[in-house]
Amino acid sequence: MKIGYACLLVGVAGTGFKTCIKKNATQEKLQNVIDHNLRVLDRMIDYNIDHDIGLFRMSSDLIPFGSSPVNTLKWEEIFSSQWEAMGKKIKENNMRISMHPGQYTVLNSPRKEVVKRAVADLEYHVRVLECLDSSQKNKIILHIGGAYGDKRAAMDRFVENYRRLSDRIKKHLIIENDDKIYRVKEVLDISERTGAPVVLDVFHDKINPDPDHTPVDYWLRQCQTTWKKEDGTPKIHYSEQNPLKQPGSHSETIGGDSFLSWMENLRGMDVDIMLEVKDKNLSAVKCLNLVDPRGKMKTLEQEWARYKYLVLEHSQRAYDQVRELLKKKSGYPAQSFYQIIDQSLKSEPDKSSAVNALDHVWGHLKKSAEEREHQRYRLLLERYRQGTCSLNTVKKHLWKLVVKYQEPYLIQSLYFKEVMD
DNA sequence: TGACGTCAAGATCCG
DNA sequence: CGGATCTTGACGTCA
Repeated sequence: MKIGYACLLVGVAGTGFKTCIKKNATQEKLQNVIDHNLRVLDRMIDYNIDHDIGLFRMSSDLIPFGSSPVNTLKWEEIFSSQWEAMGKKIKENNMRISMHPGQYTVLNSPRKEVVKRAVADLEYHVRVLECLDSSQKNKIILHIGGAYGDKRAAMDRFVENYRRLSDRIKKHLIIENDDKIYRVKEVLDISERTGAPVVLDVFHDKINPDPDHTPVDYWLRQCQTTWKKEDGTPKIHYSEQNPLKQPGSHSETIGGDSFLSWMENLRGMDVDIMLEVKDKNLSAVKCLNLVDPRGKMKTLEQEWARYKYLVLEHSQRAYDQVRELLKKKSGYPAQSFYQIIDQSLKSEPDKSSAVNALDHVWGHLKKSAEEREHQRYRLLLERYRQGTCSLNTVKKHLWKLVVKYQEPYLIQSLYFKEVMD
């Protein structure tokens, strides 16, 4: 079983993608952006290796206008050595990669031009996979598309257009149930007619269930049969509802308890799990740690080093509780560990605990800081106290000092995740 | 015509 | 002038 995340890293400095708008998309600009994005991709791969993350979805934004005539660069060739080096890392570390064109890539549209662009977009995605690792286990995930007032006809059109795709694309293409239109049952029907494996999105199935509310473990088994040996371990998508947003919106983080309790549905079945969640890699590491049968206290200590000031900002009590928990040198209390952290992060920080955390962080920096940096900190802190500047403004100032003085403990701290880019 | 979702670029405002 | 904040882009479907 592998657990992975989608597209970007949270809390790791300097890993943001670049893009450009169409009117500025000169070949030179595009080449610079791609060069930057490939460097970022390489850092993501390294992060995955460091954290034993074996499943990874790459952003479609990797190559700007990758499926548009705007971009005529031969980026496979121009960046061949970078592709090759990254591909080597991916294969050597048994990392499974994927891509997921968004809601605007519609293969079953009645409009010819839309279908044509969808095929071009699939072509782009397969080119990226082929640059890195063309194993059939690496997948491109696609939704079925619209219904257009006649779902049967729309499904037929999907099947028909699927059959016209190149073998290069078919080798990687898998299909997914969505939250509004196509339910698992219908996607399985299309799978039977096309041979495309089905990735079960368990959250979409909750939001957009079968009329007779068939239990999820039935669909798990049905979807599993659509995967051939060459396709690798069956994949599922797992996410949770954001309680503050519209039904269907993904949560900030994966709840440790809900995840573990959902995992009981698998009852030993081997699947790879892609998490769709705002905090990306952070939830992937969390879920991996929660299910690790050989988990070590040392891992939690490393996690704590990154979370501690963020937790302190929200709650001194939670901070003390985790410290207490980590004092015990035996056992592996991962579930309690994340319970305390996640609970504390749910509430908005109050001003006094936020100031307390700022002062703790400042403690790492004040020896290196110059006099005017001291002054600036005192000024911003006072403004924040009086409500005339935001917490993030103060944190941004501290983050600049962290980078300037390369403070090793703080540079990896999630305390700065909102202000580091 | 706006909502949906996604993220940064681009534009504009502010001190 | 630099930093903070608001708006736009790029895509297709559906109410």
